Amino acid sequence: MDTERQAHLLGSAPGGTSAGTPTCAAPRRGRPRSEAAEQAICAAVERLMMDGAGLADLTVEGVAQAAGVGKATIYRRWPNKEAMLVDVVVRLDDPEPELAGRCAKDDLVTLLEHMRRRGLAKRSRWVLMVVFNQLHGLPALREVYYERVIRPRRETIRSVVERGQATGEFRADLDSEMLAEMLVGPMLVRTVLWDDAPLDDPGLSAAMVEAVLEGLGGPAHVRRAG
Amino acid sequence: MDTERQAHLLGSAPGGTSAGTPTCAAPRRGRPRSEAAEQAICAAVERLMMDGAGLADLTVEGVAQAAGVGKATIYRRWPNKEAMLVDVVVRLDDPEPELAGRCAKDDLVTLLEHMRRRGLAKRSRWVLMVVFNQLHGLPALREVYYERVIRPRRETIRSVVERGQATGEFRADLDSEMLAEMLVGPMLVRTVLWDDAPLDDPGLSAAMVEAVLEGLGGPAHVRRAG
Amino acid sequence: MDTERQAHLLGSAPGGTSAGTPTCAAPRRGRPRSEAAEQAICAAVERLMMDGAGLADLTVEGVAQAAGVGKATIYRRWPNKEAMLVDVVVRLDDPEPELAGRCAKDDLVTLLEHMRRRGLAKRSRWVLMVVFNQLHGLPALREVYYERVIRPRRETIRSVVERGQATGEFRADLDSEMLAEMLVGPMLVRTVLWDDAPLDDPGLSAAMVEAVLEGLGGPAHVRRAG
Amino acid sequence: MDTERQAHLLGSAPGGTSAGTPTCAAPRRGRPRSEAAEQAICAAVERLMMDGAGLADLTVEGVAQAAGVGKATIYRRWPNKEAMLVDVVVRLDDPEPELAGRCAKDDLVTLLEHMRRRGLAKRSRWVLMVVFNQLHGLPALREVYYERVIRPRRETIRSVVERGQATGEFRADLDSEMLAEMLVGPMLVRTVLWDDAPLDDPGLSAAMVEAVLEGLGGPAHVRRAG
DNA sequence: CGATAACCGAGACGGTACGTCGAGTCTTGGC
DNA sequence: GCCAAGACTCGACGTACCGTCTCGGTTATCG
Repeated sequence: MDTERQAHLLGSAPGGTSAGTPTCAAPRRGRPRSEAAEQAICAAVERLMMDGAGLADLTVEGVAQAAGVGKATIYRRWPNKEAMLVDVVVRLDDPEPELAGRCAKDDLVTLLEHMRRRGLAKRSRWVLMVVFNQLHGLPALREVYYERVIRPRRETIRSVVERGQATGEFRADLDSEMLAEMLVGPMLVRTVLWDDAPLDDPGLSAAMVEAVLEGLGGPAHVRRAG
Repeated sequence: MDTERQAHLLGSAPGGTSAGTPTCAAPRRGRPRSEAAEQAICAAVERLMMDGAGLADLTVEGVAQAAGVGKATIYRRWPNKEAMLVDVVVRLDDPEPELAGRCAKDDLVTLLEHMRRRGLAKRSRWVLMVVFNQLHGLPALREVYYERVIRPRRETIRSVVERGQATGEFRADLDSEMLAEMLVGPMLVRTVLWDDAPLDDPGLSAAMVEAVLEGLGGPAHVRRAG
Repeated sequence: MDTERQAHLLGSAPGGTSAGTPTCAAPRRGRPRSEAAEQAICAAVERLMMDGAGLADLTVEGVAQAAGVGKATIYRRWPNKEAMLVDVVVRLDDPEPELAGRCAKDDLVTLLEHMRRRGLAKRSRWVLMVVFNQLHGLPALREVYYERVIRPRRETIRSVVERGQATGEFRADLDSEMLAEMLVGPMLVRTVLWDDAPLDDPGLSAAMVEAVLEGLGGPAHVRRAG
Repeated sequence: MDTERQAHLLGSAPGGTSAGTPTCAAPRRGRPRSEAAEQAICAAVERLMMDGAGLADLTVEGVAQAAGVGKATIYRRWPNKEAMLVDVVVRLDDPEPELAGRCAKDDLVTLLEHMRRRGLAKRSRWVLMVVFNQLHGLPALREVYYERVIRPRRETIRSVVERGQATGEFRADLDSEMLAEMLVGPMLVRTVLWDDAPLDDPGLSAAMVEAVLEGLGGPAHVRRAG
């Protein structure tokens, strides 16, 4: 009766990403799942959340009603409310930007700037909120988000750093993990934790990159004045 | 019948912070509230959470049963489940450390080291988890935690910075807000978000302070080797 | 949590019928169950059924709503929909009549007449309908109804027969079981099975008693004409 | 697409009862309905019910699965679950016996004996159970069963009575309706209502006919001994 | 022989009700 | 007036069926 139900936990695209060879030879009998229903559910979740409803007000019954869909149609796709939320949230998240690649430092600024703008946009801000507010309660969300967002970002940063090292722009022993944390951490804190360290300043990203690379500094920095 | 109920939202000590004079002149007739019940509730919450239960599994009924207390006894103290959680969390949190004050940089390391050790201890790690995972859903928690933890820490950092500037240890234009964020942000990320950027390294705090002050650096840093 | 839940299956009166000694010495702590709620539920069931709704349309949710009661209040009293139905039905049933006792034959007529009138009254007709329509699906109903209705009636008939035998009105070897069946069976059939053998005839009961006692007869009955 | 669907409510044989000429001139293009599926459904219903399942446990989905048939195949034949049940029940019912016709009284005994044996056999007992337990809820069943079982039996009894009257075996004014009820009623009660008035006694039918014809009797019956 | 049409098993669809659980309130007897 | 116990209303949870609707595929008759 229940052929698959936790399919969406890792990698949401049905059919897989590997080319050519079909994942399942059995021709999947019966009426196929409605793509329309799936989109209606996602849209309903988004709409409900954008209408100011808190995360606790997000009801499976409410989503079903708002999407014009039966509850069973939701539970056929996800085993419970949390799994649905995880999957929808991940789908709603913005993709990472393409990096222009002029110089490594600019790429880091571009990346941070993307994060900053995500924090300003209502929808993606909500996505981040949900993610970081539910990580503890929903281990699955942590897993998925890490695989689909965090790890790619770290990879990106690492490649940028390597490029910068190759061109001599960065020191050869620059620790890309530490760099990633020191860039992403403060931006995340501003985005999801405190409203009073706002994201409005357009120069914020550049300032952060500058600070991380050059240091906020002790007196040794007087060399700058020289 | 129910004389007060949202007393605990700011400042949890009954009777207020001002010394001596009771807040209410009316002497509160009838049997006084049981201090034992209050502690039993806090202990029950702690015990339940330490036993691996997720935050979603924390129910008022469960707490009441675990504490050997009636549900009404809980609702007599807090207006709802969230308020109880906020209050208990704040009570369980560790106080900030006294700063030895040899040199400013060491004080920053001490402060970060305290955060790191909190992240390693099970109980305070859970407190941090709850706080940063529920900030969005519980505005009251944000308020209370900000007043009781975040603001004091920023103040502390600001005073350390000022001291460092006075002694010439730090540049005169060092932005203490930015410094706070760049120190606290990455440590928080390691603590509450991802398990794979661990806190085990005893030199972590010193390395972070060093990195923030001196920068992770571009090629200009070769001068260090000089 | 669930101290008692199948209490109503046999003997609906809480506290028992035995005199003096209390059934439970423990003083039953906590808020007692609302008698009003119980009656509201029964009334709601009756009202819903009288409004032409079929048995299949009788919903626990509907009953709860009609009674102004939470579903939990129903499920606190009965373990499921069927048990509730059984209990309510038995409560709604009319009690057996007092038998005047002039002569045994008249008592039998009185008894049958009571059945006939029950079949004509809307409410008790519905009770009978439910009972006889659900006996197969609800073994509990069979049990309860037998103990509370059928067996008492058989006892009554037996005592009437014995009285008639004592006065010489009946043969000494009259089989009271057989008599009960031959009186009750046809009346039940008219009541619950077929509409076209109606109960309107006021002389029906007397005719049935006469027929059962004297026989519908072969030619020997010409003595009647004499 | 759906040319006919309530065909089975009266007269289950497709094609109608009139001989030769097909009811519909249009020759029903396309693949004809599978006779095998139809039988599988009936068999599945019978099997499920014989396995001790209650009537409430009989679901369309369960029947479809047990029969190895799609749900649509069921709904193509009957408009809903109840219609299916009615039709299957009628098909499973045993036909009435041929009456030997020696003397009228023996015929009545034969008829009752057939009923008694049906009540003893598991399958036909279940059929009777369902019929008499669902008459209230399923008006269609009442209709069909009356036409196909009850009315013929009454006709049979009436003809037997008329024959008995013609031969002088019975009184001329014997009410055949009353007789039918007084014979059938008690036997039905024993069969479908109470287990404790069993059907095992092989002499039961004869005793019943005797009782109905001769009466259970008051003291006047002492004349029999004379 | 190919097109057409209705069939077939499988299973997803929108609904409705089930029985459970928890939130926050109310009501007992007893301290 | 507090306390433990537990009933109260309300509403969401996740499950099961109902009757309908596609899917891909099969099996008849018609043209």
